Amino acid sequence: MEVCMGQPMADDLGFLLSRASGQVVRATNAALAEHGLRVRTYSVLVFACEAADGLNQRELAGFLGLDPSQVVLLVDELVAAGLVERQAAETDRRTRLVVPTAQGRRVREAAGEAADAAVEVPLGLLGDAERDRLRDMLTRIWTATG
Amino acid sequence: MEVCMGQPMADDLGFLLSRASGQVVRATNAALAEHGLRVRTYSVLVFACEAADGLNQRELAGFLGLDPSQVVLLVDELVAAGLVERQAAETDRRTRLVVPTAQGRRVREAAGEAADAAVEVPLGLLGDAERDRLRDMLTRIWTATG
DNA sequence: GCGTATCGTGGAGGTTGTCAACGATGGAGG
DNA sequence: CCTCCATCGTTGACAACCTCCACGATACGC
Repeated sequence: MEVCMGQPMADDLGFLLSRASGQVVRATNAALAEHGLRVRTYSVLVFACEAADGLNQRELAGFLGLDPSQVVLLVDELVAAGLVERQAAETDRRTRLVVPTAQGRRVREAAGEAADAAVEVPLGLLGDAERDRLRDMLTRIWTATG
Repeated sequence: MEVCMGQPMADDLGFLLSRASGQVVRATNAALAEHGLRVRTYSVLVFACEAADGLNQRELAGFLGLDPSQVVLLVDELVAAGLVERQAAETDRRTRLVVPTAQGRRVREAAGEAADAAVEVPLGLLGDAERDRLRDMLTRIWTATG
């Protein structure tokens, strides 16, 4: 009959990707909770800390792969927590640059360590070389669609 | 000063994982829409098709990494679409086995091809050997927490 | 100047994640 | 046999998330 036999679900890369992602996100969220952050807000904070000359919310949305309207809420939350500020850009008054406060940088530091430690649980079985390869592949998946 | 310099966000495996996962899920959802499915319902359908002697909803939740209460709704949806049935298990009357209908198997077949094709876009830059390695790593991430 | 595009923002509607219950059934031990 | 406790499916509530559309403000090409 040879009916109904595609690849098993447990070999489907999309499925594996989202299941593993969920796993890591759960672990990271739990670790970030004590710092008042979630993965989303943490990501925004880190990107803001990295950009030397600031990032507007549209660029942020692009990097994160999110809708700009979500970034508004995330930045709102970080502003309320005193971790970032919205600064007026001189070149384009439509945009608001998201820049970290001094406290934001401190929290980012501590939260980063907690997140790294938490992620060691699900990623513990992967060696350094494997993690590099994984990073490379995931980055290429991202760039494939743009 | 050496302040605020953990690894850049773009190198964080958790971040890359969830971003790539979102990408693939979006592409797959778009492809499955014409078959009346989403990644979630599709995953349930495929697992049901694979299990020779049926799967109860608790096992399904375990494989999928979901809360059992979510599986109820997903199976409800598939039942309403006529793709699976809930069968009483003989050994344990608490459980309901989720088994595909004939139409469910047909739809699974067609939807599977559409999903595979859609996923080629984000995964296009990965060779076969790389996909095998990726599968292996993602599976180990899953089993690390169990 | 004038039309068009882009930025941040807000709102609507649907999906997902998490958690705590509840009735029904199974199973172990007295 | 009966009682206590675990497990199964199910429901409900609530927060988070995603997607899309629309608006005012600003920039830019013509």
